[in-house]
Amino acid sequence: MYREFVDINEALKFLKESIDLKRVTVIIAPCTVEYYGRGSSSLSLGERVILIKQDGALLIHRPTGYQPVNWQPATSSIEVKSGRGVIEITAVRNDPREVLVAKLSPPIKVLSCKLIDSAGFTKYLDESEVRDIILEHPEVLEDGLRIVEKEKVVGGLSVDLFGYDKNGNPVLIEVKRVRADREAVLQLFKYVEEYKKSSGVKPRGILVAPERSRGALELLKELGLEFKKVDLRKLWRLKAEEVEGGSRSILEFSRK
Amino acid sequence: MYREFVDINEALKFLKESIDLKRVTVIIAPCTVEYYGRGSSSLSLGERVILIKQDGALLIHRPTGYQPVNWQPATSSIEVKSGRGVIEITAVRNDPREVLVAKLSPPIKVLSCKLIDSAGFTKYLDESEVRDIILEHPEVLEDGLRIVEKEKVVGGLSVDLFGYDKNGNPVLIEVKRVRADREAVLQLFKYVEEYKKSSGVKPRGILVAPERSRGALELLKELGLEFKKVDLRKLWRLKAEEVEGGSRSILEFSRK
DNA sequence: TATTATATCTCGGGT
DNA sequence: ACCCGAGGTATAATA
Repeated sequence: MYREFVDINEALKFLKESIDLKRVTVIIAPCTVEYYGRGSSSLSLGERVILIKQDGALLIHRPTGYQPVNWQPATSSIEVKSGRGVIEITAVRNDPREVLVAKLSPPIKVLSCKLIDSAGFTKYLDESEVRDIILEHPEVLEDGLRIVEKEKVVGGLSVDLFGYDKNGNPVLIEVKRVRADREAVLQLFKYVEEYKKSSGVKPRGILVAPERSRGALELLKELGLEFKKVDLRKLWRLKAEEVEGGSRSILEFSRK
Repeated sequence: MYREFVDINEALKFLKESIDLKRVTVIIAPCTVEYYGRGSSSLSLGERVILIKQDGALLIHRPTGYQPVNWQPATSSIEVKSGRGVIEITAVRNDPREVLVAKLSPPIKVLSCKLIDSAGFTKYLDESEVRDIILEHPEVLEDGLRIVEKEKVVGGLSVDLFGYDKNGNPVLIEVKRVRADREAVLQLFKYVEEYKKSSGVKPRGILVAPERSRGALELLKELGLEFKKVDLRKLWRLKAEEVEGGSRSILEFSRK
């Protein structure tokens, strides 16, 4: 249902109903926005897209860019009122306490729909999938490597993969599916330290990723850690062979 | 301008025009979405909001939640075509190479507007602001602390604040405006290590934040680092006194 | 261009 | 409720 308003009170009535009935509400109107909570911001008058979702999530988008300029997550409660020639939308969230106030002026365009969407969303190639492929194919890292546990808890933290090399040394493995940077190295270092502390034995630490930054390389050296480059496409092909026709999408991707 | 389409070709014509003229285009329609690039995903049929912005940013939102289920940043080029009873929107981005294909079926609702928004956006209380207040008021951390540099470069990294304590020991300070976790401690640790390496002297490392996680506390102890809790409101009040009426918004916030 | 660090990050999973 | 880690993170600053 689409409506366009110049009259504030008519707009108010329609917006209230749309939000109360938990419809997806898309508004295009000139507005100002104030926010305070974890941070604080002020946005002066301009035309924006305001998207209010069925669970109360609210996003305010300027005409460009990926990110909303202001927003409130789904936990917030939304109130609409009118006064002084504007519509005031107040979205409040507790824990953390955050308040967002948008003041809309005419012309106010509103598109309001109940959306039906229970479809499945499948994501391939996330980190856990890469990890599981390595778990099944430790030979891609090195010969004789035996992986005995995934998400092994070491000092309250969980290491992606844990096992022993051909000489029986414990090995901690941190897997990244994107270029590994200093942060990734530090994460591995933390696991190695925890393991050393709790077992008394210094393990090998291997960072596994398709690439690494220059800084990561230096830090690896400094901290006595190792790096093993993996080709994600090859890993996916290994997996695709396993499922053998079970997942055409993965096969398709691996050809790209 | 709002239109609703059952006929594919009419919808195609309108959408093409809207996107070519670089209007903000809001579409509500049943659709499927395929994506591959850094990752890969598949979303089956359901009703969604598709937002195409004036710079080519594209977001596909399901009826709930803050995040878009699929998207393409502003760097992408967008093509629209029709066939087999659907409208196909293809958004391609290079570097990294990523492809998103959305297939829309009727009824297709489209709201198309050129938005004018050159307004200023002001953000208060970001990390750099907190850092600068501490720079001006080192006494909030400890007596006799002398801060001599901000964003000091140590081994290619830049430390938030650098100075000397009353005994002349070098001090590296990492500032967080949210609860500090293990990541923050590791970041500070990295600076301390770099400083030690390049100067041969072990500096004190102080993590400054309004709160810290339990894990952060443990890691601080292990790595021989310190923590100093700060009250953000007090800091802002210090700043507000300085500017003395210059920024009412900050004062307002500090009362909240 | 590559790297680093921030974000009102959000979100999910675990304890 | 807290904590941790992933994300197709995006985005800005910096070298």
